[in-house]
Amino acid sequence: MNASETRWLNAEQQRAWRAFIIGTTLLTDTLDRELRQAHGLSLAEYEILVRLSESTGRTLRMAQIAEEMQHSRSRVTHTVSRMEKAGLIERCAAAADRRGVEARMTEKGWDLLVEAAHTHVRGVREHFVDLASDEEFTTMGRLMNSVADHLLTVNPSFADIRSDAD
Amino acid sequence: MNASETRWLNAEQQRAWRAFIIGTTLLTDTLDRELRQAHGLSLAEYEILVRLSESTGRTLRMAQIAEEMQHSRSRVTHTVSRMEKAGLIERCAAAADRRGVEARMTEKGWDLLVEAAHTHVRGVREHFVDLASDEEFTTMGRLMNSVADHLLTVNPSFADIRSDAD
DNA sequence: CTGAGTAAGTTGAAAGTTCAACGAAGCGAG
DNA sequence: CTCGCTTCGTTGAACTTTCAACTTACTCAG
Repeated sequence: MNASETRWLNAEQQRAWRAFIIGTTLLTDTLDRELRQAHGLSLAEYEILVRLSESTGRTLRMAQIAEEMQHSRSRVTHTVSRMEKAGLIERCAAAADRRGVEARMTEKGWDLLVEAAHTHVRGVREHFVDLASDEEFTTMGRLMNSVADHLLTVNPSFADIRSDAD
Repeated sequence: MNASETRWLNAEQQRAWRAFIIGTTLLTDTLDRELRQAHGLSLAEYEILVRLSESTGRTLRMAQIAEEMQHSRSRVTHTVSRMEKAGLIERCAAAADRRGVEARMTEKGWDLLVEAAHTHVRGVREHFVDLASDEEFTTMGRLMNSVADHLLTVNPSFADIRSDAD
């Protein structure tokens, strides 16, 4: 709480930090809009489909979706409900745990993902990947990875699965 | 629309891209939460105060706020309304343009910003800046800057002020 | 076995954001 | 001047996210 100890950012760091905020805002808004316009799918919904598509049986527990996306469980409930209504996902009781619910991607969801993936990847390339050298992009990836790691470690409420817990 | 032309991301690029999304989500959520808990201020509100504090007369036109933050005008209207209700900002008619509205930071807003800045900067350092070398952080800043530049140039609807328009 | 504690998921209301429509004012060619 | 077009900012409804409360079921020490 001692105000005098705060280490302010220098001018260059400030510029970089603001570039990060604005760039991130612009990038996610753009990718979201492109996906909505072309396929009526939000970025969050798209990413849920991606995760389901990579899972055995194209099925995931609600809690796993929440954790992988770092969304609240409540948010996942609402989003999955909308996607279920749209026929992209089906809910069914989990085999092992009677409290559990599994979300399974439908054929319609799969077909939509197959189309939407083109739009998404092209956007990510055009608006992000192709603007950097491989090395720059890797550096950025490493940095954001350590940010994620740090925040999952530091914050008690995040992380459910920490492989490297002390 | 030709599906076969899509250049997919390789494994490393995919990892970097996902690290970016998760890291960004975690980072902004954390900074937002820290600010809310300590000062009852959202990250967006904080950034509006920062911009006002840097303007002559601690005043900005609504449209300028929207543009600098890349928020919709509607969003700025709503956010400023809430902040006005909280006594952090005052609205007054713009001098030059009778359509215009100027948002001015109140003394209370200033005082809150002075406190909140410590929390914010400490968070940005601890969760981001200090996790990277100066060089890495600069690289990230440059990359995100070119992303912002690209999107402002490419997208007709963004950019209002483009100094380097062709 | 049983009761305390915890985890999974849902719910509905509050808070925040987006969207489309609007009124008011400035701009500019004819 | 004046008609049409654009810009400024607001509005209210629709939509999304958050938040706190809640139900159900699993866990496990005693």
